Amino acid sequence: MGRAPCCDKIGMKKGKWTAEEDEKLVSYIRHNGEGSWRSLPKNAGLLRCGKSCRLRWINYLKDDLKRGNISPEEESTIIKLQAELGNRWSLIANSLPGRTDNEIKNHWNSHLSRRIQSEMNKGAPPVKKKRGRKPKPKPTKEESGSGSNLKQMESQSETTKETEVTLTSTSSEGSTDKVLERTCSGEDGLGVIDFDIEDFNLEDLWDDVDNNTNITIDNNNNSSSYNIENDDLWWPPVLPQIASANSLVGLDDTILDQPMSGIESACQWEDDVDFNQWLDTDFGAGALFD
DNA sequence: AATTTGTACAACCGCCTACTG
DNA sequence: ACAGTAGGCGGTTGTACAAAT
Repeated sequence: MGRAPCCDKIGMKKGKWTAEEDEKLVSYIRHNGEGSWRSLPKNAGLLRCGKSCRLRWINYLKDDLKRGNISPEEESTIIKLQAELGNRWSLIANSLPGRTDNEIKNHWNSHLSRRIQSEMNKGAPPVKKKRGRKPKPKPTKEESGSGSNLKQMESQSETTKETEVTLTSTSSEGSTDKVLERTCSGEDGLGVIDFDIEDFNLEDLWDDVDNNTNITIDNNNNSSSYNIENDDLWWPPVLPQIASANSLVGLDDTILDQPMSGIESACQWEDDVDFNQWLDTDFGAGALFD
């Protein structure tokens, strides 16, 4: 049996809360206390779903909420607890007074998970200049701390040296295609190779997969060769590396031998596998360093 | 100057659990 | 024991906004 809706949704308002609605909600809860969310909107004169009222109160209107940027100390707590507890945001929020599960979840999704991934990619900086919306300037004293790790990483990786990377594929018939050749800057040859996915012949590479393909990665004098059939565990992770964020991060064995948990099941390369579709899945670029 | 692109975050959705009658 | 309900949770979406093109 399906669950009854939490409230009658007909005529209910959705979207951003207005100052007037906030005022009504705050005023009602101050006089009557929290709870009875189902009946609250009607009693408070709000055309909102009870759940929506609850969320608005818990996440934004409650008195004891801490405003301002999440401090580096709070960030490390989040990172530590996320590693221990997984995405149990409300549990994590219990350890951060004044922070809500929603706030922590959002911060994790838009800042921390990305930063952690970047750190796992050997501290490689973003290839492209960051675009998009700037974090809201939140009026706190601790502002300077937030994001400082990333800045540090960026400046560290600027002290790099040049390296050459050549990626070739050789089919069983013996023909060799050079699919990528780039000079780039990188620390010990492990830096970011900046190129667009359109820049090399991915289709040729892809077509070769069924042909007992050899892939050679020539990273300066450190050349590595892989046979797709014999070493197909290597193959899946390298594709997202090539494609992700238009950059190729690292080419050493440490990177290539990242744990394959979760990816293995995606290694059954059928004829009808669509690379781009695969990239969009959890087993694609996003899961490379899981 | 206009458009595109990517980010941040508020809000919603659907599922689950606990509670109640 | 069961059904109905409320509250809570995590995942996802929508959109305003700013930087890049």
